[in-house]
Amino acid sequence: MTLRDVAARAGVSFKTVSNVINGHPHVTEATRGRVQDAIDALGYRPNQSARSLRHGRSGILALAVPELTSPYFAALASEAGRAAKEHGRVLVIEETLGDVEGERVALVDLTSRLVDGVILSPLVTPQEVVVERIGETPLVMLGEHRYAVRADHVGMDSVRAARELTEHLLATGRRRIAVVGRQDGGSTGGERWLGHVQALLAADLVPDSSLVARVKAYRRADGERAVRELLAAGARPDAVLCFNDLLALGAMHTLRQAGLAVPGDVAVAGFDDIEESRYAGLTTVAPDLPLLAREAVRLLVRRVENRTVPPALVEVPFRVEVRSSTA
Amino acid sequence: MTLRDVAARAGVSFKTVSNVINGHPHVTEATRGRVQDAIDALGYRPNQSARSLRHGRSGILALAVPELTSPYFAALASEAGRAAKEHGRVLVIEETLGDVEGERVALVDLTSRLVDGVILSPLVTPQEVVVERIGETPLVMLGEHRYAVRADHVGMDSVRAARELTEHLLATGRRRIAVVGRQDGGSTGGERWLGHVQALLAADLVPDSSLVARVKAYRRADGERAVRELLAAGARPDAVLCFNDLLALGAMHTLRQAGLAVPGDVAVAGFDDIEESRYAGLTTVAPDLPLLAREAVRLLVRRVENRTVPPALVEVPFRVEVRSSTA
DNA sequence: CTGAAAGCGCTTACAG
DNA sequence: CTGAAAGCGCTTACAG
Repeated sequence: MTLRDVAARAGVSFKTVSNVINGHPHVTEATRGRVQDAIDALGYRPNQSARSLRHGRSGILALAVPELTSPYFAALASEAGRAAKEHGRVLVIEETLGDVEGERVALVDLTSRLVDGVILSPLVTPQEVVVERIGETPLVMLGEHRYAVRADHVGMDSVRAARELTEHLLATGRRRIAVVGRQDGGSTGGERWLGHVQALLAADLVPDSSLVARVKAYRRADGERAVRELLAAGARPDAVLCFNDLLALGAMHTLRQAGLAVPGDVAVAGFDDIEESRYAGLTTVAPDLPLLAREAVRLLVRRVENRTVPPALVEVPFRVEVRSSTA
Repeated sequence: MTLRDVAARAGVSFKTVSNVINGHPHVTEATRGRVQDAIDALGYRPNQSARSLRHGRSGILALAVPELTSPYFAALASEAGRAAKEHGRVLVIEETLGDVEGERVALVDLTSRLVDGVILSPLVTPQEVVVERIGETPLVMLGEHRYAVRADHVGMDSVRAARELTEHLLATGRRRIAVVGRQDGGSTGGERWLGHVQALLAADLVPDSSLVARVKAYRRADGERAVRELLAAGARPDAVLCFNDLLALGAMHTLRQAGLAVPGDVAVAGFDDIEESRYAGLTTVAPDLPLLAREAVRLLVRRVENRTVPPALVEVPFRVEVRSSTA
């Protein structure tokens, strides 16, 4: 079932069929109609591999996220898939597992020939790798991890978000704010920590290192463990600021098991505004996720079309959603 | 950067390079080494579109699920992506939104030329559409919706699972078991309902239609609404059996808001064993999801390789995870 | 064990 | 406005 079959049936040259399919001008209405009828009758679909070979592009984009089982990234993938479809592209979702090797695979192997470009939500990718790939392949970076590279980037102002969230906690009278989510190595959380400290200092407070819990990953279990360890170490926070919602949900779980009331004894807040947070009454920073996804896809499509256009930095708005966990 | 460039650098014909890349025999070690050095030096990657055009296959598989924001389907997609990678394939995830058009797109458009085959988790696809596509394109069906078609299928025994879950509720002394999750149209939940009724009848009980809530979709909000309506209608269940975990989590939310203790006043149970359920202490049916995903991919790869092999029906084991919501 | 030819299905110039 | 040619990069027979 090829162009030639359709052409034979419609009684035209196969080039004319190609013109009809690609919506080129210079085809009479009558011819167009006849070709379209033949296409419909035969159920013809163009061979995408042949088109890709000819075009030098596959029409496939990739989104590389740490893990799809994180509700935030699942929602992001869903939105990005929709956006890709609107641009006539297909989206492949790649799980990096947040390790260097996974992110390298996404950046190097995947883009090598199958995919036209990659949207990467990096956790650990070192600067050099990004530098090496930029120029090699169209790339849009997501999130807080800012590289000293002129690359397309979409994210929210996490410093300001953390500052505003901390200000909210301070405004409700909290003074001993524990922080869950700093990490060794990865710079994730670096911006959120910075914003938090800015708010403390502005209120004439100083960070208390006995209230800071580091985590391995950003899952419920890490939030649970962090709070358990804080409490075991004798910390008595009146608020827990978590760097994402899963950490916060895990933290709430541990606090309640320890007999502490939320928000009576301890307020809890997070980042992301995943669906579960709405049900749990969790105060959180809500980025405009659909916009973030759409902008990332838009920038990537643009970059695929034109490798030389100057990189864009898009900042997506957010809101602090105040709910019962801090009210 | 093509085969020819590598060949030129290695001082062999480009056919020899092709042989090396594809691991064909009849290449001396010395030649292989020289070619490999050239490949590494140039950073050569084969053009996937050209390979696909030649092979008549893209190496891309699709997984079509109702929505990626459902934790169950996100986990499934994650596992299936891993499994596809183990087979040297790439997985495209398609959201059908659980409507006829979305599932048609997945079955017809996506498979038309880009993708070698589709794993479909259908909610509403009518029998005719499956019949039409089967034979046209490699297809593996997932879940409860059984079609009277000889198609590859992977699922758990939902009838038995619902029966066992109901038996558990009966064993803990519950007698007025509400059911949340029947649907108009879609046969989803049909098997679970059947298993539930079997267990009731075996215990000399009969289904009470005033305890059955229909839902539009399988999200938290639907579970909330269903229980709210049941309570408003004067129903006083001592258990709520929900056809998935999100419904159950929504149900628990409403029950607690209504001042009812779980499980003191009302037990709650679900299906899927999503991560949140472990934290919420929700009793649920836990299918072997990694196995389900791996088997689906395995069957699809097999089908792509051989269109005539007889269809396989794979049944995946499950466990009833008893937790505090029914204990 | 390696080389030259043909062709996968399409699109992009180029003629007419 | 439509047709004949060339070629995208690869692999698959087929020779040698």
